[in-house]
Amino acid sequence: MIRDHIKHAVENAIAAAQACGDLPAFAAPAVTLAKPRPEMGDYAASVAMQLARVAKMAPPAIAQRIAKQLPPNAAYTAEVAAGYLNFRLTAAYLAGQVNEILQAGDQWGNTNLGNGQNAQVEHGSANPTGYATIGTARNVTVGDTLANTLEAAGYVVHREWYVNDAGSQVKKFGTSIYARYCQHLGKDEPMPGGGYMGDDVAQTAQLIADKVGDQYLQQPREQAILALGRLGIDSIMDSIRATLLRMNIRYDNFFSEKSLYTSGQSERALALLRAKNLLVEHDGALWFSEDGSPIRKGQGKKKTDAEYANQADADPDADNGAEGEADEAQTAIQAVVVRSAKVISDPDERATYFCSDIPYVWNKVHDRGFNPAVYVWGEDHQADVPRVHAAARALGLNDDAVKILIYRFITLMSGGQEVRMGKRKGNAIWIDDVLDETGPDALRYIMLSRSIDTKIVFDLDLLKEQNDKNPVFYVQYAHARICSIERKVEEQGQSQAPRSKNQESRTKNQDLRFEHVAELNLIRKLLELPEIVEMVATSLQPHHYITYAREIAQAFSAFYENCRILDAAPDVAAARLQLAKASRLTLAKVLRLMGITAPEKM
RNA sequence: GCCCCCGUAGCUCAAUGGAUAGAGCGUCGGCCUCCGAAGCCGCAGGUCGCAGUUCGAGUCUGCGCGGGGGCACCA
Repeated sequence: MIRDHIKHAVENAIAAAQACGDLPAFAAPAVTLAKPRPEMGDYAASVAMQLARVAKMAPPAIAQRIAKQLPPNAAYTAEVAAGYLNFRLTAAYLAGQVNEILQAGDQWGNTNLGNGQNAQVEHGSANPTGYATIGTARNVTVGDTLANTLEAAGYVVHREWYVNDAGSQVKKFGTSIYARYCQHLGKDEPMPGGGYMGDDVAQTAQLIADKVGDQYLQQPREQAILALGRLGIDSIMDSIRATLLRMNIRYDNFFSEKSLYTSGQSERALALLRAKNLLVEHDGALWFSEDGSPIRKGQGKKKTDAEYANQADADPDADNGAEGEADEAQTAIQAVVVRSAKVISDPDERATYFCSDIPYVWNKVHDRGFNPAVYVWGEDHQADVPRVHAAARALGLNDDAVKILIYRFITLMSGGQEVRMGKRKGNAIWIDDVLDETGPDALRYIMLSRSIDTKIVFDLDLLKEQNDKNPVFYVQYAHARICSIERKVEEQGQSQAPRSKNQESRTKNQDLRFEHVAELNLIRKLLELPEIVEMVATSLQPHHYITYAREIAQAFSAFYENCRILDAAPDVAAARLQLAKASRLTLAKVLRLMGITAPEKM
C-alpha cells in the first residue's frame, strides 16, 4: 500500500535527520497519515507539529529537515506547507495503478493485515425460539460483513452461530410448541403463562405435527414437551438458515450451547477458576468473583430506584465501608452468579448465560485459537461485556483477542409510534416479510448504513417508499452503467475490423495516459480500497463501506460526465475503458464485501 | 445511585485529534439531437451548553442539559 510506503519513508527520514544532526535526538512517535483536502495533496503527515515541543523547533523547520531526507520517488512528490508534510501521488503513478487493479482482479483490495491468523466472527445467535426477526438482520449483516472484511484483510475466518439450546430454555419453548401441537391436532391444551405467542411457533408446531403425526399425544406430557422442544428448535433453525441464505449469509458452524455441558468443557473451565479461588459460594449459589473476594450482601441484585433512594437516605456511607474501594470498583466487575441455587438443586434447570460464556470464551480463544474472536451482540447484552472480559482474564487468556461489539437496536415505527419488538409477545417483524418488500440488497444496505452505535428506525409504513429511493441503487446503478458501456464497446469492436491478439495485448500493457482531473480523482478514489478494508477490519465498523461506495460512484459519475469513451480518440478511449473496468472491479468488490450484488443491468 | 451509547444542516446520518465539518432526503433553480436522467450541475442551511487538555477538539477529560439502553439466581 502506497500509504504505508510513505509512512515508512517519513519515519526513515526522521531517523536520518537525527543521524546527521538536523534534528535533535528524541524518541520519534509513530507516523500517521491523514487525508487532507484535495488541493493539499493525497496524504498529509502532521508529525512535525507533534515534534515541535520535543525538538524545540518550529514545525515548518522540522518539516523541511524531514523533507530533505526523503529519497526521490517516482510515485509521489512531497511539499512542506505550514508545518504539514504533504504528499501528492504523481499522474504517472496513478495511471500505472489502473493496470495493477485490473491485474489483481477479484483480489484487488485484499491486504495481509491478518497474516493468515485464525479469526472468528460469531454473529446472529438469536434464541432458537422463533423465526429470524428484523433485529437479527442487523446482527447478521454486520457480522457477515465483518467476516468478509477480515477474510479480505488476510485472516482465515470462521463464521459461527451460537445456538442457545441448553436447559430450561428448551423446556419453556417446548411447552409452547406442545400446546400448539395439541391444539392443531384437536386436543385442548392451554398456552403456558409467558409462552411464545407468535404465529411462528404455531406454524412450527403445525409443521412438526404434519411430519410426525400425533405420536406425541400418547406420550407422557413431560416427555413429549422435551422431545417437541428439540424438534421445534431444529425446525426453527432450519427456517432461520433458509432466511439467512436469502440474505446471502452462510455459516461454518452452528455451535450448540448444550455441548459445552455434555462435553465437559464447562466443568473444565470452572475447575480452572476454582483452582484460582475465584468461585465463591454464597446464599446457596455459585458466584464468579474476579478478585476472589467474598460476595457482599446485595451484590448482583437489581434494586429499585426506591431502594437506592432509601439506602442513600438511611446510610449514605453504607457502600463505602473501606476507603479506596471506589477506585477498585471502576475496574473490577460486579460479582456474577455462575450457578443459581435453583440449578444446583435441579441439574435440569438452565444455567445462567454467564455460566456458558465462561467455557465458550475458553473454547474460542484457547482451544480454537481465534484472534480476534469477534462477538456481535445487541445492546441488551452490554452488561455482559466486562464479565466475559473478566472471565477471559481470569482464565489466563489473551483478553485483547476478545472483541465484543454492541450494536443498538432497531426500533419500529408504526402508525407514528415507536414499537419495541418481542418474540414472546408475538409482535416481531420477520426478516422474510421485509425481504419480500425490499430484497436482500436494500435491506443489507440499510443495516450497514449507520454506525453500530446509532439506532435504526424502521418505518413499516414507509418501507416501500424508502425502498424505492434506497441509496444502494445509486451504487448499483454506477456498476450497471459501466457494464453497459463495456457491452457497447464490445458491440462496436465487433462491427469494426476485429483486433488482432497482438494489438489487444499491446493496449493492455502500454502505459495508459490520463490527463483529465476527473480521471485522476477517480483513480485516487479507487486506490483507497485496501485502506478502507483495513480500516473496517481494525475498527470493526462496517458502515465505512457505505460512505466509500457512494464516493466511488460519485467519482465515477464525474468521470462519466466529463470523459467520454465511445467517441474518443482510440488511445484515449482505450485508457478510459481500462479505468472504467477498474472502477467496476472496485465497486463490485465493495458491494461483495457488504454482501450486496453488483448487477450488470437494472 | 452506578455503568454504557447517542446529541452535527429542516429530517436521517458521515467525518483514523489535523488545514475551509461532508452526503442522502426535502426545498428552490438549471441539464437528455451526446456511452443508461435510478444520473449530473447549482442555491440555501449545522457541531447541545460551560470549563479544561493540546501547536490543533465535532472527536479527548470534567461538570451540566436532553434522549436511549443496562445494572436479574430472566431469556
